[in-house]
Amino acid sequence: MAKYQDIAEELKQKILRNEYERNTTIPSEFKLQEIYNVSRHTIRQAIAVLVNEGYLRKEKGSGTYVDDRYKTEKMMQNRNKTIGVITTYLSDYIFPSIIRGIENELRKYGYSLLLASTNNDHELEKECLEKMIDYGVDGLIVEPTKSSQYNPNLALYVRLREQIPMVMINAVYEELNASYICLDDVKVGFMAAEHLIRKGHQHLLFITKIDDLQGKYRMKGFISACERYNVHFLPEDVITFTTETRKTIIGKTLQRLKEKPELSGIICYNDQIASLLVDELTENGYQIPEDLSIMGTDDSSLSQIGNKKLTTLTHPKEKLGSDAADWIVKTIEEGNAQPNILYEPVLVERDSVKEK
Amino acid sequence: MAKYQDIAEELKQKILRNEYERNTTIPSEFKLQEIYNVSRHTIRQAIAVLVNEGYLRKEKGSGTYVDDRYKTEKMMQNRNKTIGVITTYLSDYIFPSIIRGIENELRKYGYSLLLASTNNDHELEKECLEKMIDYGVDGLIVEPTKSSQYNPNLALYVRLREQIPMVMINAVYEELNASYICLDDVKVGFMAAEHLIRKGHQHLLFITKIDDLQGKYRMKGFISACERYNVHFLPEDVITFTTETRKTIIGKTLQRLKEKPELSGIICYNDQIASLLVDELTENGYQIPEDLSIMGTDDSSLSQIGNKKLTTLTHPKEKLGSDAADWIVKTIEEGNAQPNILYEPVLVERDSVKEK
DNA sequence: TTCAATTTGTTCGTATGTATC
DNA sequence: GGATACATACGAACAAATTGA
Repeated sequence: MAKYQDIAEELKQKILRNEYERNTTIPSEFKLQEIYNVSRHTIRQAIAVLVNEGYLRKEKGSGTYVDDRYKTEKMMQNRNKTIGVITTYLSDYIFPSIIRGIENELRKYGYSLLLASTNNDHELEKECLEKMIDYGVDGLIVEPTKSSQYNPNLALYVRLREQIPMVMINAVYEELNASYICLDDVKVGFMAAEHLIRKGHQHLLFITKIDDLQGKYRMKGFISACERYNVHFLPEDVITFTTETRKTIIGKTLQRLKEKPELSGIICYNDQIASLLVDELTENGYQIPEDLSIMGTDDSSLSQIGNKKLTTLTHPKEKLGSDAADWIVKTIEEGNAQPNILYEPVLVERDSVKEK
Repeated sequence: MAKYQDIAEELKQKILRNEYERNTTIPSEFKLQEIYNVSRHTIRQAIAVLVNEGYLRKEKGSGTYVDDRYKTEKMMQNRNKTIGVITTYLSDYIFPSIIRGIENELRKYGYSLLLASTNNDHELEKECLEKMIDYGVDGLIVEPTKSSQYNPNLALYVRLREQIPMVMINAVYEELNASYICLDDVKVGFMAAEHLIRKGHQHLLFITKIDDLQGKYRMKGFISACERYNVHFLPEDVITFTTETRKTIIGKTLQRLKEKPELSGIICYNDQIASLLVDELTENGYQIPEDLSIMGTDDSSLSQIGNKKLTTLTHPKEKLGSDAADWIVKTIEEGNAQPNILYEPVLVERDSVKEK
């Protein structure tokens, strides 16, 4: 260790032990030179180190003062421990639960949560990602925006992933080969169809969202269940929608029900659609579940609130959030990626499905 | 300007103009000494400045290299434009809407949102506040935790307010004299009671939360309406609860209704309680609104979902969030505090109240 | 107001040690 | 091993700012 470093260390200790008070001068260069019995230059080097680290401040003609800039500089460095969370929506449906799960878990680890939402729009997604990069978050939890469509921000994602750990929730861009924590949506579709089929329903209507992968996978599961149980359906028996065309569902469904009266079971993309549909169908004279059996998915609070409690499939929600937080913190602190998680849905039988 | 500073400045310009490429050496100290015709010591001082600022990196025995650490250091300084948001809850009731309002508005201004929740617990509130201080957020939006009780964190709040702008939403600690953006809760209580009284109800039950100020103010409004319209009530006609004793409400209410059958109107602390109560009362054989008129408040989604659509009073929710975001950004950027906001509730008549 | 003492700022010179290529 | 380049250390002098008598 060099002399000037020894002296710097000793001075630093004295400052930290409050032997020199804040905003008071330390001995002059000349005195220190005598105290430590070295050249003035060596003293100046030692002082330069501490000025640099924010422990001292020099004033020409006056003296060298004890400073506490180092405290704020420490904080600057310590301002890590922040996880960025990007979701499509914030306040709707199951998202608040997921975010709560993340927040609760991050708090346990002493991490903070930087939040942004994309409103399911690629432009906003880009802004969010750039903000997160600028910010220097230590990890990212992302719910993909319009996951089934081509994503113009893939290059950004790749760049981000090289720099910090990232995990996707609810879905994962197929091109990206990223880590994920998701519900097994194929199984969701399969089990929903299977349940209705086992209850004797042979003519099913499937309503699904096609701008995200959840919808695509649930449809895949639906189709595979139909094949397995030899249930036939027409292309018209699958009603699709996107974020932008959500409002057209009710009309399409009512029309299809008129065209094909033997339809007795409807599988909805989620409880939100199911809940809406139950209300609208009831107003249009259908009895649920006597005339039509309806399945939601996600076991959201909506499924227990309405006039008819919905038969549905579970979504881990808060658990998914806390697992995602867990994943990201462990990956950061242990340095290697944790395993992916795929949750199995569980059937929740309530009042919207009836044996035929 | 000192020689070494001139030299440092000139070198810096050359680096910024890419005359020295990244990760290549600049001329050695000896050569620079000849170029600028100064002593080696002066050269060393100039170089020390740039090393410190992140433009250069020295490698013993090899040379002095052009570095770009300064870029990341610039970002560090630029890491402002973040607003901390502390609420009691994240995922429940009207909070998601408020947070969405904040997030949407902050995004427009290019600010980020750092989120934390207290679960209505003072210990966690303290942790949140300290995290925010450490973090160096530029402003704070706080929903008070247990606002009607003594708050052990007041000193922290005072310290914070001295450093950065802060605005409270939904309620404000009475001791703190802070800026606020709130619903006029006295008026909420008053209007709820007034509406039932005008509908002919003379015997009212009031259910309110007493660990936050919203509940206290709403009760104040209730009392003042009763006095104004000469409606009498007994102490037992006010049922109070706290975060911890929420579950006891139903039992207490059912008992009180038995004790005093002439009770015909119930005012609930909010839609959450009202919605729960409607369900429980229905199960216990009461007809809503034939036997009992029930008022919620906040006009939450719950008021439109259940079996009975609730008559309720508006809460600005998302508007409150965006106004809070607006307040904090303007206060930061214009330097002086914006005016407080107090929203007037508006009556929303639905199906849970009937003329007597 | 002035002036002298004190303190840091800047520059020059020199020598030796140590890591890299 | 030798040349090169940075690291550490000591000595000396003058400049510029501050402070207090």
